[in-house]
Amino acid sequence: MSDKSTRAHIVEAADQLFYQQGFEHTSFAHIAEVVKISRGNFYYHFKTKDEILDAVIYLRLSKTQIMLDKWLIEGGTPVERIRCFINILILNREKIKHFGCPVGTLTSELAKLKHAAQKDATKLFSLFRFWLKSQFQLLGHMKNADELAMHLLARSQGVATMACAFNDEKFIKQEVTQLYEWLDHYVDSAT
Amino acid sequence: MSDKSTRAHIVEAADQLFYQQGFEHTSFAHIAEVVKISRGNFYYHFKTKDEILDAVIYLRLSKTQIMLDKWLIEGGTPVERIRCFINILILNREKIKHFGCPVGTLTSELAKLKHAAQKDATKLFSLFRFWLKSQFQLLGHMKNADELAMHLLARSQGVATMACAFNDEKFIKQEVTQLYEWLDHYVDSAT
DNA sequence: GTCTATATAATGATAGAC
DNA sequence: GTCTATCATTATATAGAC
Repeated sequence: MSDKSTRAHIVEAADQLFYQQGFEHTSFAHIAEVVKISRGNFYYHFKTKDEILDAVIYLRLSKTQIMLDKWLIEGGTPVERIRCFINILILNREKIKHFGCPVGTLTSELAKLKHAAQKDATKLFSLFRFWLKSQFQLLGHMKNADELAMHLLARSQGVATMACAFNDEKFIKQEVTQLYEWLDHYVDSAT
Repeated sequence: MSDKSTRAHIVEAADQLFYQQGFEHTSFAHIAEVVKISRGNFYYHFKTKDEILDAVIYLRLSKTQIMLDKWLIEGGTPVERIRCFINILILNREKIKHFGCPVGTLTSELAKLKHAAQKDATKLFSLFRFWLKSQFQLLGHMKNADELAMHLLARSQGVATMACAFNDEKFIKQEVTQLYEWLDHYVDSAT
């Protein structure tokens, strides 16, 4: 197993565990168990736990950017593209029900820890924010595109939090329907 | 300092610290420092850390119930009462900006920890949920009162998460204005 | 690159003096 | 009811053999 491969395995295992158990609750021992390496071997690839966190955030940023690029092509119209965003609530409903939103929960945890990486974690939100903003601009909403983007992000965050708290999948579907309706109101109604 | 007083001090300090630092990140040493007692003295009042968490949740449930009872009296109409709920985003905006919503973040953390107390933490949401539901029923929305209550809870959760991520107080005010408008649409429009 | 063994610090928790 | 002293465990992190 080459250096790069082991490193990648560590980051991917950490990515999953940070999501499902939280950053602080996840120990080297736990990651090592998943990757099947010794704890000592860890420090060949990363000097500190914070470095793993940085790598995880970088991985998520990359994956998110790829997803957004894909939506840009696959979604024909801006509305269809924004629907792709809303639809991740449906696609990931099972995990959301158990662990909430990976972006929102990580950001909240790091905020409480006053962790230096919180700024980078927020960049995950920024990627969505500016992507959504540009889609709303394409819909003619030049003035309040950012406002609409933030609103939509907040709505999806709220859905994830409540769905997790009440373990309620039906609520996700209910709210997604409302979000689609909300979106339709913003088609060809530029101010 | 009597027994009851020290115990109450511990619970109140833990309440604040669990909110601002998270449950797991808060150690006995940290609580002890705030309350100014030794770590050993702790175990006279609580056998385990989980018992403190239970006490904190119970405290929050009590405080929430008192607040809801107060809103029931002070808010003249159901709409005014629901506005009281929305308005906590404004009243607590400074803390929300830094630490998010105390209910949402605790619930999310406990969900990831698979902590037994997650069920009790969700009861905090339930208090708001059923209180809001009954207000929407009074407004004539008999069929979808619970749906509206959950929607409003989700909206406020989303606002808190995003405001915390971007440290954005202005966004809170923006969204609160929209929530007031949303609420006005549901006055005398029962289905 | 990976391992074992170990250092060091902090945690939750206990025992017993006062 | 509060303290000091201490234990057991776990965590991050290091050193050095292979």
